[in-house]
Amino acid sequence: MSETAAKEGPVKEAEKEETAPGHIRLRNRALILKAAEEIFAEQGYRGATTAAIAERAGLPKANVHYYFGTKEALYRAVLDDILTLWLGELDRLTEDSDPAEALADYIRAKIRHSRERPLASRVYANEMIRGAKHTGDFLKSDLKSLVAAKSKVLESWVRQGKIEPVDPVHLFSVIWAATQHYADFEVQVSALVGRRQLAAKDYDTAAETVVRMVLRGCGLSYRGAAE
Amino acid sequence: MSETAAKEGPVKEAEKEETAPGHIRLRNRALILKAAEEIFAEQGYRGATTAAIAERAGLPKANVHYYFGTKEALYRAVLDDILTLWLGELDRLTEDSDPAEALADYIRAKIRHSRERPLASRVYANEMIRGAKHTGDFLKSDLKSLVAAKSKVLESWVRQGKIEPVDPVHLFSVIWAATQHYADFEVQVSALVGRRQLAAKDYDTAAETVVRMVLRGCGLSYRGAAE
DNA sequence: ATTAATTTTGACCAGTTGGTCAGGTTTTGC
DNA sequence: GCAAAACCTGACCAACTGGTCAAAATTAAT
Repeated sequence: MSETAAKEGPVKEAEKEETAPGHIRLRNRALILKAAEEIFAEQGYRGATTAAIAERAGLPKANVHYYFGTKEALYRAVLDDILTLWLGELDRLTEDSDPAEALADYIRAKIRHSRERPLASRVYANEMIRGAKHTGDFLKSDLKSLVAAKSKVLESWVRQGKIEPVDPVHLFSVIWAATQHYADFEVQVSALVGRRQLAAKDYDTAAETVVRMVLRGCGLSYRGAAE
Repeated sequence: MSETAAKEGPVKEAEKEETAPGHIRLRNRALILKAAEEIFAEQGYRGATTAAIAERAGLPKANVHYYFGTKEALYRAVLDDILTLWLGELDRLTEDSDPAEALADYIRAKIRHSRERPLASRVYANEMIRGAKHTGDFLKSDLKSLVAAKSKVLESWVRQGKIEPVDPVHLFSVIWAATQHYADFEVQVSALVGRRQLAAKDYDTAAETVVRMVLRGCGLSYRGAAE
């Protein structure tokens, strides 16, 4: 009786996850992707070795090649993960949202992101610095059309008199640069604040500094000061 | 007669440069450093090979090792060059200068820098992303004390009522992030503006966008708008 | 239970890498 | 002009790299 009842109990889900066909593939791919993100972020594309990734994942090197074929394919998979994660962040920047609130929320989300997934940011930064050899198409299609769509939102805000005219591409550039800086240059910022690692309040101050500059840069007020 | 006269003529300087003892050392070191900056920027530390650097410099590989010993020593020499170049930029940020003018000048200088020496910026960015393994001491000593000194300037501006209170480290972070972005992420920005390379006016718009945000972020006016 | 499919892995390989070195050439100092 | 110092470089090497493979072990399907 208890056995048959257990079949429908809350254990079922976990059981399913661990015994469903293909669960090994899923688990190992995830292990390898996580290890690869770490090693690629720490060492760059060329500096990352498949042996190091395998060791970090706790698997033999041949296993890495079994799942991803080549180092380049694995790198692309890591980038794909990152880009998928990043593309959803701009959703709340819509025509009828309040500019100050929407921009501030976006900036704070990006800073939170730099804090929680700095490695992803570093892999992406490395890819850009080296000329976006693996993501050139993404930049020219997906990202460009997304920015074009969001530029329309900004232009509509300008038309409605909600914000001052501002070049959208450069506005996004400043926001991305300033927020991702806290992931990519974390070692520099923490040296300057005199800590080994950035603390929660550092990220908060960072977010508020960027929000303040961006909002005022768009002609919006921030904390009622000086306007 | 003409020979003796030539000794004192305007040719002398150039002659001196090309025949003075040690001129070969100087020329070849410069050739190698230039090539190394290019290759390190394009490929990262591990991706750069001494063979590629030698080929770019037009010298045999063994010659590179003759002048710099190891790849790491060469990398440090490249970083030293960059840091020396960068440290002088903050000179004009003094207590009695006009905040708006001084900050705007500094930002415009940094943008010009991103345009004229993007490779240096990329090598440095790469070094930070990978954890500043070769520049940790620089960050904790030279850079930190320079920022501390300039923080005092900002604080004095605040005391004089010239600017609003602002966290100096985060102010510099935003300025550096936003300006260096145009060197490090040039491939992304140019994809978004729809050009293969950034044009002069792109850098101008970038500079003005950053100046506008930073000045207003400090409670200063910019172009008389919205204040 | 048996077969088929998937997964695991040590051993191996060809190409590349940073670095060395001996013997040569050129430049410098006198 | 000549010895010493500086410079040059082809040939070489041990270590490492991404990738392969075949045989074994495990898991899935019937």
